[in-house]
Amino acid sequence: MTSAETKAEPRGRLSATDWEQAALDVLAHGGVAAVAVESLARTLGVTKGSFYWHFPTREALLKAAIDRWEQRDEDQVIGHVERIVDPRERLRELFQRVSREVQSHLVYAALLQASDHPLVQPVIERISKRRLALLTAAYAEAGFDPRTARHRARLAYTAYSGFLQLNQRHGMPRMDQEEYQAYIDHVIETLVPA
Amino acid sequence: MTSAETKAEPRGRLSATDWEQAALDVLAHGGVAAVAVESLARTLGVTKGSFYWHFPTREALLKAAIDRWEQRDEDQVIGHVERIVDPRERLRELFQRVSREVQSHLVYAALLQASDHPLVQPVIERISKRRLALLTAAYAEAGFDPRTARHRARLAYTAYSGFLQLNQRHGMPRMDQEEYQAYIDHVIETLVPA
DNA sequence: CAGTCTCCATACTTGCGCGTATGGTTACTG
DNA sequence: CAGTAACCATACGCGCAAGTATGGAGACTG
Repeated sequence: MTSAETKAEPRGRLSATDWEQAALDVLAHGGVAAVAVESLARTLGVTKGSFYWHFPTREALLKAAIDRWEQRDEDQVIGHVERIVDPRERLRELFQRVSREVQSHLVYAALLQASDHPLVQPVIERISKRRLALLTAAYAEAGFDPRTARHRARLAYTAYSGFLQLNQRHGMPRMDQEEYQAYIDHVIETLVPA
Repeated sequence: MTSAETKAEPRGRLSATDWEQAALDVLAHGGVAAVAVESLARTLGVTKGSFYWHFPTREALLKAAIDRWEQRDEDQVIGHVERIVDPRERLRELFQRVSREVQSHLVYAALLQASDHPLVQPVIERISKRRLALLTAAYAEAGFDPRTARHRARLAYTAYSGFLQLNQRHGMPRMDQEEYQAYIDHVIETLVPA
């Protein structure tokens, strides 16, 4: 009885989507390893027998869940941020969204931590390329020459993912809301000079 | 026969230190999960029977190996960098060392990825605190007010660990040596203004 | 209301990696 | 050169989570 033997909410019937949703939840808080079928079944109030009707294997669920997340991310984060023209605002928005929209970033952090898994490796690569391109374009628009834009984008992105890694899960003296905002402001000020 | 069933170099006898050394090697390249006793035994040219003479459990080996690494890190990286007074030079040295001294940083990256493991969690916390303090002190010496120094240090450190995470293992369009140097220079220029 | 399709439970089997038990071999000491 | 201690091999037990086999209960269709 370590932690999450809790819920067991018995909705009537389940669909594949329900499993994917539940998988994303535990993925966000427990990492890839925590996505286990028997455990998931318990939190959904059913048993393995149910799972293997909807999915052929655990990997299939993982892939489906991650694909769903990537799709939502493409729409919400990218689609929304991409419309902001000012790179300063764009970067601010990206970092601000780490505090709200926690779920999505938690999943990303979990995936980062399991980047050696053959299933998530290509996902991380795609996401990284995409976001890096987004940042690079932003800096280029802001007047940076291509080379500098690439470097600055990489710096911003590594700072972003390093931040996720060092905060969301463990250690690092916790920041309160005010300190967090001050930090974000500092990052913007440092990485997006006038 | 996935990958590393190779070596099997039969030195005469083995000591606990040999096992710790080998553990660090596979830890650096395969992560914490790759530190498996039977696998390690094969690469050392022996069997499990040998291992359990030197160590009571796998966790014990892991702890010993990580302790050894942390000790070496304390001496080499910190001890050496700490003597550099100019923070600009100190930061440059820290980032430069990511290319040389690969082993140590690879281990750190592997530990970062397994930061949920009860054995490495306190290690990461210690290391993070220590390095963050190092950077904070450097920025403070350089004339930053305490609050800004903390923020800048955090930014530099997250950029550092994010860089490790996104490069050393997987994805991210590989940088050649020249590009890498240019990037480092850009980071220094950006994070350590005159 | 008989048949079937969907969803789920129960009881297995299987693979993998840790740990144990026990005996063998080399090295070292008196 | 016995005898003991350090080091290692072989063979087993065991737990855990994935995957399988099979049958049962509710819903929907003719």
